Order: sequence, then structure tokens, then C-alpha cells
Amino acid sequence: MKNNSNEQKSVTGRAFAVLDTFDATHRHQNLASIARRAGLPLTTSHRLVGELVSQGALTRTADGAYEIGTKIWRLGILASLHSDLREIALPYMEDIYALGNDAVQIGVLDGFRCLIVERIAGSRTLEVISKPGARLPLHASGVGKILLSYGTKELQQAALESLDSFTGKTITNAEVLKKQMKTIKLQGFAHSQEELAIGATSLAVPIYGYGNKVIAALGIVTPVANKDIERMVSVLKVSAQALSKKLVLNGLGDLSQRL
Amino acid sequence: MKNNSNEQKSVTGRAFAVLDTFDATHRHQNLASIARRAGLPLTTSHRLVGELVSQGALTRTADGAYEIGTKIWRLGILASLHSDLREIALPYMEDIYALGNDAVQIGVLDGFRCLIVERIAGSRTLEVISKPGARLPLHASGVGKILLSYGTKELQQAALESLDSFTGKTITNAEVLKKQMKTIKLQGFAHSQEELAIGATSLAVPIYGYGNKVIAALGIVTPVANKDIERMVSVLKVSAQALSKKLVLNGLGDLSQRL
DNA sequence: TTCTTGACTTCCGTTGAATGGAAGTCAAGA
DNA sequence: TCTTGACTTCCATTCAACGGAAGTCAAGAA
Repeated sequence: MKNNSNEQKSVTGRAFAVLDTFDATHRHQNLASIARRAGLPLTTSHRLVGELVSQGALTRTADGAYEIGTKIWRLGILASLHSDLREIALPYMEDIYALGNDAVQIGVLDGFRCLIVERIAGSRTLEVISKPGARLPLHASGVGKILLSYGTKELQQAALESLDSFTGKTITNAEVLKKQMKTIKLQGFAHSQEELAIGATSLAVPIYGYGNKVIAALGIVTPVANKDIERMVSVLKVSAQALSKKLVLNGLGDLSQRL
Repeated sequence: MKNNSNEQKSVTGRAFAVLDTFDATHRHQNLASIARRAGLPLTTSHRLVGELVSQGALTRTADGAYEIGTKIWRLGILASLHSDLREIALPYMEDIYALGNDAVQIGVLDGFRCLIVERIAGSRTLEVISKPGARLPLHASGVGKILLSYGTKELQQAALESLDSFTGKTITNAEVLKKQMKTIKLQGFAHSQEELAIGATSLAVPIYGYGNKVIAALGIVTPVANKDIERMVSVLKVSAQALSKKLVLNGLGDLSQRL
């Protein structure tokens, strides 16, 4: 859990080390937990956390624990990743959702992971891990496979080096995966059958930006039982094409990646 | 534009002064703009911005400008404001949307403003100012009026002191507004007719948390022409009640406000 | 009641990271 | 060629950040 290899020197570095201790499974933390996970002395964390609270970056809840504050949230939604993609993509995603009541998701590349940027899910939807902000493995999810297959050689090489297993059906053999990547590019869609979670199938197609560069993946998660794969794939393809066009028209299409 | 009254001393303070220069109308900025708006020397901004970029808090776009990065976005969606409310409220909001194709929004109190936390809008929807993150005036929007009417005496006093005008129909007379606030509490819903933007009517009802405390407002924005006010109000009321119940059940219901 | 433990919170002398003026680079336009 | 605007690099100074130590406080055990 400790902060690996980040010998933080700058104050900003430390401040973000504190913020980075928060994730989906650590949304509420007390001071001690923050200090431990950030790898900082308790005193330092105490001061830093105090400052972050006074900035509105963190909030202290009634029980004395801390959580991310509205300041960060308000800044976060200014990220083009969110506001641009969301505004343009949501209508298309809703159309897809309406057709099958499956969870619909859009992901972009973030390091060696697929970052879920937006998702729609209803009450009848299969419960999925992938809330916005989740970072799925590239080799074991539909959207991830798309980004991997259309990604650079370097990305593929790096990703193929560590194929973690999740369900027993997860593809952990690099050669098998390589072959599948070729098929994916040939057919224009990716399929993941219980490779990340039992009972869940996912389908995904690429979204294109400037110069036909793949900038994101659009996918659905549906129960394995669903036999209507072909129809959903064509729905996805049509939506993705329309969406791609609109993204480029609206001046997106590069969604600059992280440093 | 200059940083008012914040004689920043701490590094974190300065770092957030930099981040705070970003808002809905300043999502892309160059270094000079950041420095000017933050009220910091260019050199200092340069170093700070550099650090923030290396942390992933800011991203440098192709044209050399800066914008909010994925790190901030990813942290932001951990705010309970977002993830809790969104997960629980979206289904209800979608139901309401499906009934009238009007923009549906949820707002909470943030200082003396109504912070839009979540919104649904479709392609046929009236275009509204209120994207998530927007901070509407309390006296000139449906959701704002709810929060105002059910707010503390201190809030009401402070809010009534500065009644900015937006459309000519905006209520700028404190006495008139006070009377309306009473009616709102009596009837359980708020109505704003072109008080914030010409052509737009908004309706809103309260959402309750623990101990029947009003913690948020649920509303719609619909064209003025719409005569079906009564029906929409009852739809809103039913949804709000169900939503309130579910929020309390799920351990929300305090949505701790900013410091 | 007293002891123990864990979780903060406050204090303060030391120090090295942050500061910001000055000067350098670079590209676009006059 | 000169000017201007927008960064970027350098570096001596200094002041804010640091963190060990000790204090507070509440809950649970003995």
C-alpha cells in the first residue's frame, strides 16, 4: 500500500500524495490511514490535510474522517475528457441503452489501463465493476481490447507482459491474445466473455478522432445469456461511427492523453 | 479578475490559486493567463504549473495551453456529492426525463449558490446554462428557490441582500421574494418563470435527508409554452419522495457542505 | 477507577525547498 | 532587422515547510 518509489520532495507532490490515497475503495479515510498510505509522517499529513480542507479540496465528515471535497469535483468536471466527451456521447449512449437495457460505457487509454469515462446503467442492468473512473485491464474487457488492438506496438508489448488472470476464462497467453487482436482489427469489434467477471459479456467498438486515430472505445456489458450479439455489434458500430463524426466536427478528436 | 483578498502564503494555497483560475469559461489557458488570473508572478506560476502537469493535475494540450487533467477528474468523481447522489438519483431523473423530455437537474447548496450536481438533457431539450458544476443564483432558479426557501435564516438574509437581475422578470424585491418563499414552503414546490433566462421555466421540489432536512433540490427546465405544470409538479414530488427515502436508506442524507 | 491504546493536535527550532528578479530563448509579425 | 509577447532557465536568498516530541482526548480493558 505504501507510496511506491515516489520520493516526493515538493509540497505539491506531497499534497497530491495525500489526495492520491483516495480511491474507489478508500473514499472515507481518517488521518492515520491517509498518512500511512501516502507514506508521510503523521504530522506532515495533518498539516497538509488541514490545508486541503481549508481549500475545499477535502471535506471532513461528521465522523471525523476525510473525503474528496467539492472543489476537486468542480474542477474535475472541467476536464475535456469529461465535459466534452460526455456532452457529445451521452445521447448516443442513451440510444444504445434504450435498445437493450445493457450497461453502456466509454473508455479511453490511461497508461496501460482503460479508464471508464462515462457509463449508463439502469436498475435492471447487470451490476458491473466499471463505474466512471474505474481503470479496467486492457486484455480482459471489451473496451480494453479495442484500445489494445488499435494501440501502438509499445503499448501492446508492455500490456502483453503482464496478463493478470481474473476468472479462469481470462486470456493469459500472449500468443492467443495476439491472434485475437488481429481478428478484432479485422472485424472491427471486440468480445470478452466472462474474462473479467463471471456472468458478464462485453462487446466494444472503436471511436475515431482526427486522421482515423482510435481515441476511445464504446462498449456494452450484457449477461452471458444474451444471444443477440450480432445485432448489438451493428448497433454499436453505427453509433460509434456517428459519434466519431460528431467528435471530430466538434473539434475533439485528440483527447490528449496523460503525460 | 485578480485573486481577491487571498494573500496566499502556503504552497498548496498557491497551487490551488492556479487550479482555481480554471472555470467553465476558462477551460484552456496559457501560462500568462493563469499567472494573471491567479495573481502570481509568472515565474512562480511557471514552476507550479510544471509541477501540476507532472502530477497529472493539469495537461498541456497540443497548442501549448493548459487544461485540467485526468488526475483531478478521477479524484473528483470520488466526491460523495457526485458518486453517491449520481448513482442513486440518475434512475429517477431518467424516469422524469422520459415523461417530458425536459432537462432534469439536481442541485445542492454551495455557499450562496445552487451547485448543479447532475443533469440530464437530450438533443430535443431546451438548451440550458446549467451544466453540472454550474452555480446558479438562489433567487432566480427553481432549484435555487427551493434551497433558499428551506434554508437557514442566515442564508436567506445573506441571499436577499444581493438580488442580481438577469432578465427583467427576475425578482429583485426582497419583500416579494420573501412572500414567494412562504408560498413555496406551503405548496412544496418552486416555480421560476423566465427569471434566469428568457424562454425557460423551471420547476423544483425539495429532496430530504436525515431528520427531514432539505439536502438538495430536484427540478426540471421546460419551455415557457408548457402548460402542463401541474402534472410535472406531481411527477417531481413523487420522484423526490422516493429518492429521499432511498438516499436515507443508503446512508446518505447529510451530503456535508463545504467548510 | 485507573491504565492502555489509538487517534489526533500543538509546539517550535532547524533547514532545504520555494521564491522571484534577471536574463536568455524563440517565433511571429511589423 | 527590430519589436513584442510568451515562455524558459538560472541562482542567491529566505521563509515556509518539516517532523520529532510532547500534550490532549475518548474509548475500552483491567
